[in-house]
Amino acid sequence: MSPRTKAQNEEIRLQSRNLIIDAAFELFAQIGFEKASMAAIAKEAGVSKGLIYHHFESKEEVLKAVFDGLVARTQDLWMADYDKLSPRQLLASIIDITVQFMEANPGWVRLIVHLSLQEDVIAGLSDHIDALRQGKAMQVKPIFEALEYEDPIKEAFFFGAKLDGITLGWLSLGEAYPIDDMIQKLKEEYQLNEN
Amino acid sequence: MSPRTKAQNEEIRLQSRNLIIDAAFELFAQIGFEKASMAAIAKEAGVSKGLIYHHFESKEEVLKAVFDGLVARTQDLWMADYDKLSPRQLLASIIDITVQFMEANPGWVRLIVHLSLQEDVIAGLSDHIDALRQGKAMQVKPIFEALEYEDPIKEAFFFGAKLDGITLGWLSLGEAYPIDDMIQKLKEEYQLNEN
Amino acid sequence: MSPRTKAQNEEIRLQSRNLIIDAAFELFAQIGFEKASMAAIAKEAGVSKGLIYHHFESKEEVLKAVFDGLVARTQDLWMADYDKLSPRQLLASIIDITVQFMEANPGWVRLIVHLSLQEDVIAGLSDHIDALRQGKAMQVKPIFEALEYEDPIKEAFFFGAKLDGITLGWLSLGEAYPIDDMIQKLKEEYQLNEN
Amino acid sequence: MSPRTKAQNEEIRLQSRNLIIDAAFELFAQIGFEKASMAAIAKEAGVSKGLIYHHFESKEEVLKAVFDGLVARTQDLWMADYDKLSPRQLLASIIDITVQFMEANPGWVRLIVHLSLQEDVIAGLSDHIDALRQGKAMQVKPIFEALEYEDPIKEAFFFGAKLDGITLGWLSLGEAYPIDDMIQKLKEEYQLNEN
DNA sequence: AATGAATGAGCTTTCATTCAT
DNA sequence: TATGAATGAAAGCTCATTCAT
Repeated sequence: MSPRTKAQNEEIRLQSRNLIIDAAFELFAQIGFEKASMAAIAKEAGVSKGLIYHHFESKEEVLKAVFDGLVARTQDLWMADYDKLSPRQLLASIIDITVQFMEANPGWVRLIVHLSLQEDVIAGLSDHIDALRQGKAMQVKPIFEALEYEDPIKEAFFFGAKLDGITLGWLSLGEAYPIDDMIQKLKEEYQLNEN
Repeated sequence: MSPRTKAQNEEIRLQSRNLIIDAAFELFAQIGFEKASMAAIAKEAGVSKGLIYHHFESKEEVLKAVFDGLVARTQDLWMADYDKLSPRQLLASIIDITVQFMEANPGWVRLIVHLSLQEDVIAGLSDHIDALRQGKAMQVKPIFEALEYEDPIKEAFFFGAKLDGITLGWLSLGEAYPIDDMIQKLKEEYQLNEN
Repeated sequence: MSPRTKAQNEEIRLQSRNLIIDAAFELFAQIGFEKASMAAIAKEAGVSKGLIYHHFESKEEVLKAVFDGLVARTQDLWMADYDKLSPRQLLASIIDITVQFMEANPGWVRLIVHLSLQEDVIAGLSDHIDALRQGKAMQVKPIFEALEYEDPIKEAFFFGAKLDGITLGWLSLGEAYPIDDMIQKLKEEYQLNEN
Repeated sequence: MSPRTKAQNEEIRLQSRNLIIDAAFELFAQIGFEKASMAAIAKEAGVSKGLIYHHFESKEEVLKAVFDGLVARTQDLWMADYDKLSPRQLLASIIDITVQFMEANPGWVRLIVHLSLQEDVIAGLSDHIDALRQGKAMQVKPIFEALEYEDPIKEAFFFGAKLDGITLGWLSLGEAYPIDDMIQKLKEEYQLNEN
């Protein structure tokens, strides 16, 4: 009876929504949230400016959607085989996954760093970012507990700092950064070399 | 015709130039490059918009000038008592200075990280940023050479990564970040504790 | 092919048309023509935006239709017991109906005044407004003729001016306007007090 | 010393400010506040859109400035020879001035009516409008007191309503409105005919 | 007859930059 | 050297209207 079925509409809607989110992600990651204009996003997505506002109330909402989408995609990765591994294997795995993820999604990492640096982070997004950080910390702390470090929380922070520092270096220098050497050194520090 | 000597003119010129650079530094650090308008900079500096364009060709040039000024100022800091200290004391001093600078100029550090992450960094600025990074690396490498590390360059990178990671954490979490603990751990790793 | 009779279709058509007109009336009166968006009208009417364009060529046409509907509805009101009343009773009744209508539809009266003041009134709408005015004048003139006023047309205009002035005052001041006193004075002037 | 003297700048500033206010007045009066776009105002004024924001913070501020300017220009008119006239002469004079003013500034009158009808009158403007109304009322009431009307306030309202109604009629119908006849009838009602 | 996704022109506003003085 | 009035391109956003289904 209806001219297009609800499902059809939903399908179409989702399609263009994703078009927009993908384009926005690309631009946010490349040139940052502020410099990425709605016009540019629309052009990149191949849709009209108006359509973006059909899907999202504002530019900020687009950012949140981009964020949510990526977090969802990411989460699978990390939850992998949590309990089949020894603590040291787990830690090594976290490092490896981080590097793989970073190399596969430099834009995404760039975006997160970019956003977490904003003092007045887009209202309602700081929660998202905090959750992300929290998640990572919560995963690492038990490992250092298992390894019987004196102060597992501190160690988790320190471990995070090292990994973040390496990430930052790689993001800035790109190919010129001796990423492999850094990872190896990091693993040595925690005696994670595979043997 | 001209009641002012060349030198006086130059003096005045330099004065207002510095006024502008200081104001721009303040604003860039506080609210970021994009959000700091030329009008706001002019107001903060107490000069006219036009005058800024007498001194600088564009907003980007202002940023570069701010950058250069900062690099210069920073280098003084670091170069201070280069040869009066032992390598370990030097390393400790670098850490301390970094932390002090970061705590005194969080906005500025934020801005540098932010800029160094942009893929198409403002044309001509990547050189400035690279110079900054280079400067730091060049300073650290000899220390590890003096300390007879196996691969001083690698170690310099790794040390930089740790320091950057800590910086990043503090920038993101602010007060909640256990900065003192991190610094202590870092110093421990390089056996820099004052005794 | 068509399981619906022509009449049924017409019925349905008329139904949704009225739904739209009612919703538009409500919104135009509440927030004005310019501020009432087609999307809002559609939502208020519980139909799709597209359907509005099946019934009306443009937003202006909706306004005209609303107008016509209102004129029709109004005329019924006024024409009611035209010949059962004495001229004075009729005049009193006109005043009362005007006040009632105004109090019941302040937004609408506001809109009419607003529209009749636009110099380049929406193309084709001036006719509708003139018709409304004309209707009122045509009804009042015979009364003053029956009351044997020297110049019934002038008197009709003057009577209209008084009623309009009172309306305007009430629209502007709202509750603060001594509407009852004004009406009483008006009736006194034409010796319409019920006794 | 300064490239342009302060006075020169003030002069220039005032000039373009007035250009803008005049253009805005024209458009607001002709097509109303909502429909008059900043682009149209800029074009009418022969300046850039940007310049308007150099002078006013927003479209609403332009409206307020238009309003203030007109109120100022108007006030002289009314304050004329307040105490040299008898109450009846004063009342006649008020009528005459109103008509003259209305015929000379139809746009202005249209604008005031338009604005006083807006339910959610631009924030901060309702005070202006109320002041205007109040001013007029305060001038008329003492006249009816002097003429020993039973309820001077009521009579002032009623008188105002009649004058407003006539104004409204003339604004709507223009040339077709028997304005002279209406004025004559009004004067008759208050026995103001010059003899 | 009916839907709602999609468009594009136009809205108010901002801001780096120019220019007459 | 210095000013600040002025510009114009582009920003985020709204909305009447179109169109495939």
